[in-house]
Amino acid sequence: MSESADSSAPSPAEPSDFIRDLVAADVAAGRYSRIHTRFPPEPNGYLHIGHAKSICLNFGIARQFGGICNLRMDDTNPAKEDIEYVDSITADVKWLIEGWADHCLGLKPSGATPAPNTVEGKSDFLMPAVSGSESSTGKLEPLFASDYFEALYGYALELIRKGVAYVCDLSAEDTDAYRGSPDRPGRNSPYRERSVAENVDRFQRMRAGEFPDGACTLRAKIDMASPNIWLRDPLIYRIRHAEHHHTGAKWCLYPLYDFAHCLSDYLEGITHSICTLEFEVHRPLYDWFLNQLDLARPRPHQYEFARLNVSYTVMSKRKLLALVSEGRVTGWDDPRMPTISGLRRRGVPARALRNFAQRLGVTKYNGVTEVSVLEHAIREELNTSALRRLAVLRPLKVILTNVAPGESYTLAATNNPEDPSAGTRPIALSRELWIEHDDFAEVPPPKYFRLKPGGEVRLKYACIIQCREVIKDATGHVTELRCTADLDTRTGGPNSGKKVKGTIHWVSAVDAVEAEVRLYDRLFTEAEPEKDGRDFRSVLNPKSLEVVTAKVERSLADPTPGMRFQFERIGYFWPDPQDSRPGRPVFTRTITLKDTWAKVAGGG
RNA sequence: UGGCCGAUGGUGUAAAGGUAGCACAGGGGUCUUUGGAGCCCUUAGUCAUGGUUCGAAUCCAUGUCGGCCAGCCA
Repeated sequence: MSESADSSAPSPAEPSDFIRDLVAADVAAGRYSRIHTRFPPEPNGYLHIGHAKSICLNFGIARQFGGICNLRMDDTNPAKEDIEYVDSITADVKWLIEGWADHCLGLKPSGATPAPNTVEGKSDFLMPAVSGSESSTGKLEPLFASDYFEALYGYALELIRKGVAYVCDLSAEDTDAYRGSPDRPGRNSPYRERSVAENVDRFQRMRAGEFPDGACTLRAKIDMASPNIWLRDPLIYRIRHAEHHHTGAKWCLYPLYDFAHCLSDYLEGITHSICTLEFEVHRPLYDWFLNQLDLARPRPHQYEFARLNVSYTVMSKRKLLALVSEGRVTGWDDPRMPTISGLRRRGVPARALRNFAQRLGVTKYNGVTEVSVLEHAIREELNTSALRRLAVLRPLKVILTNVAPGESYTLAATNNPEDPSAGTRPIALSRELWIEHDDFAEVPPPKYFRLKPGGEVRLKYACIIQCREVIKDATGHVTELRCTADLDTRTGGPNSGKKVKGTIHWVSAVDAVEAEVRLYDRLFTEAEPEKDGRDFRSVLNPKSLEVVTAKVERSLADPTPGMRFQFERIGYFWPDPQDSRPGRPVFTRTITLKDTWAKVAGGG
């Protein structure tokens, strides 16, 4: 709710890393008129926290150097992509950068495609982006690699005419066989020396739909003996008679990543094309295509950094899809998922994610970041802004025997000790109340500061009570406590300074409202779910979700959507954006409070 | 056994030939009407071996370990 409202808070200093250093050097050398990055997901799944790192890097650089970061759908494979993903990706990116880098978001007018033009006597195509700050009245949409198919087709023809690309009729199996292996050179395709005229003709017929799927491909003529497999005459186009989510039935041949990506970058005027480490071996190919073509404008360059891994979760789209499709979570936005939509649904503020990403650093070392770093960033953000409220998750009834039925005392509860301007709210203390079952121990362990038979404890914002009697049911289960209240120890009372070891939270029974509370925990029981090749399904945390019916204070009966709360001594919560209803609140736990007692007690 | 890339406390990262620092985690303390937060203190590190140098985490060599690459996926 208040995510952009707090943009006045000091933003941390711009981080420094080897990529930013390279960009800064390019700026200092005057190599580009404007820095232009891009975030190019394939719309075949939801974005996850690993993408968040990339988004923060790419938009962070655009922001820092006064440039733009294009949001581009890298949609060259019609078989895997879907409009559902285009929409979710767009929403996730906008949410993550809102109030921080919206002015750097590069989009384009709906339906726009690259315009042919001439630069310094050379024919060229350019797909200019419209940033959030360059406001336009028209409707904007992300950029799509599929909007460049016509331009890409032209570049492919140029390669053919140069004699560095050819149509190959080898089957998929034979293409594999001819490629060789990492330690064994490949062999030239028998179609490698076709004439330019024949290649042009065949490529045009490929486009015209004369060949079935797989009948032939367009390949770059590079070096079948290269130690880098990606330089062994890589495929440029394959035939796919398939409907594309963005171009419909217009095309039956589709470009492959290596060819499409570098040229998409070029068409958009990208200066720094930042991707993850697994593309490092593709960089010579990225450069090869751009260098073969007679390009009019400065060409982009690719840089690689290590993708993010986080402990106690999995990150690949394939595995996340499996969790969803196998029903192990409720959907892509299940609060236990490491997806951006899952984290959002859990109540994690975008700013916490950005701060997390910033602390990660950018290197070429593939490691695993401990989830505690993320958790810390979330608590840090929520601690300053969340309103404190009293809620009892596992209620135990307490009767204050010296308070008469109907008698009531109004007390002032602090809304946020980190922010005095948040003020106080009145809460009522009366004869019957609820406390946390865990806050009473009939046989207390050593150093137990909470309520025990005969013991004293302070009720937060109220007074000290003493346990006089323990009532149990037939099975010996504690069902009720009879206590006396020392009203002189109330805030402002004559004995308010009296010290007791423990302070517990509580809710007055007459004022309590019932609420469903969803207690989410980490999805896996192992820090590295896939360690030693084991199936991540075998280490799913069976207790990753527990639902309880809590007693919450009346002010929580109809929570404002988007509002963050700290249930004192428990954790951070917010009304579930899907399921919470006025008068029937449903709270989702974003994260627990750090609890040093739980650690001492061995988790409890 | 081919190529490319990497290696700094438990984890993630700084140090661009000159005092190995920061964050998270861990430990201790202080404060506290949240066993929260804050504040203070603290444990713990340059993969190995040579070389260059007055001086090496940094440069060079060799080795070790790890990641990536043989999709008509991206």
